[in-house]
Amino acid sequence: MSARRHVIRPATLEAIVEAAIRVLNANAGATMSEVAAQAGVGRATLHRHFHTRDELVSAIGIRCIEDMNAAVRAEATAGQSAVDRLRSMFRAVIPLGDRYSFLGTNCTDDPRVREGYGMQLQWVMALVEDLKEQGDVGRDVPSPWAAAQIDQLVWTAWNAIAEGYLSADEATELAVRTLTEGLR
Amino acid sequence: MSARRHVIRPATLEAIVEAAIRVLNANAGATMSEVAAQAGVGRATLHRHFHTRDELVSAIGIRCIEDMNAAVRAEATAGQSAVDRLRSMFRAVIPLGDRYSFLGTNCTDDPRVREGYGMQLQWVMALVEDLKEQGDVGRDVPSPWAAAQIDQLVWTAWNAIAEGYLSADEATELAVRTLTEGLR
DNA sequence: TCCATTTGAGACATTGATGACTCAAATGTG
DNA sequence: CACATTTGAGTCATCAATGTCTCAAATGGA
Repeated sequence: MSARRHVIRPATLEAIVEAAIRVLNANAGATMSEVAAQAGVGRATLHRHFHTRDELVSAIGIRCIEDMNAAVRAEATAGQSAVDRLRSMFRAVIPLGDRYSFLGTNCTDDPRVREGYGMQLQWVMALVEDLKEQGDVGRDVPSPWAAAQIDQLVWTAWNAIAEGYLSADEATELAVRTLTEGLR
Repeated sequence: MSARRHVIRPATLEAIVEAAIRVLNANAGATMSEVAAQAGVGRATLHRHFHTRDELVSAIGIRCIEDMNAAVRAEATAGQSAVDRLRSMFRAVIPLGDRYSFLGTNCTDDPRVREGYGMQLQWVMALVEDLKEQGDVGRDVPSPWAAAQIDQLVWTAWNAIAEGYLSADEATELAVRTLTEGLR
């Protein structure tokens, strides 16, 4: 029951994961064939390790959310100011922008993904409260608005880097600045 | 060739358009049956007026982008300050947030939609330049960043209204404030 | 080098959506 | 009311994607 007949090779798994993220971001309705082709892998191999399409999407989704949670947790250090923690979070999460957008368009209802997303949201909301505490965010700003703004900035920053008009450091700085001071 | 055998009834068309926007926003891969069911219309009626699924998606997309361009053009008055034009634009476009998100997830490659989207972008970029001129946006902020920020704020504001934690006026004001002054 | 195991290519049945069609019923206009 | 036209429900063939399977070839470790 538990012993899988085939053991996936690490290189194969990596190729599949990266291709799936890439292809499904470009087109949420992409077929298994497209994913396999982009991964440079036979379609049968895909089905050998991910029995159904749903299983593939869920597995990638879980991996994405875990990557993000791990990045946030690794970066979050106690004893920093709220703004510094915001900056650390941006620095850690922005490079995962492709994983982030994958989660937005795919597997919006998988329970494990939702759970991971809930943890992420909880973390961000706590950060927002601290930012309000420190006066970096106005008390009159609804917390969901602030959280949404942070989410959006991750995507915008990743995009700016992908399009090449900002470096990772510049994008991080501009994201912090945009949130706190606006574009003025 | 040009004379259609069946003339669509206005009520039927409206039901189809609204249902398609709703259903395809919830699930970009929704079937014709789902759209028909949500529209309270027979599946055959859908095919009678939109021969293929692509035709339906394109038609809705074109309508969405035209709605948005019309809203922007109707609201844009000469002799206003840049910030006032930004506010007018937000006020006009935020209620069309569902149309906006439809365009983001569907028909990303239809030529007519891309053309309309290009016009929209051009308008926003011109506004950004004016905002820089007036000192409402810093000269060191990349214009694509500012434009992306404006786009995102439309979506965030619409969402805030849809979720019920802000009124249309509050959301508009908060969007303007977020862009220019940030959340502080 | 040899061997165990994974992989790729292809064939195959199955499923579900699409799009074309028909005809009775509903609609609304004169 | 009567008539022209649209609509709904249903049937049908077609097609593309899915998921299963087999076997030869490639891979990588002992």
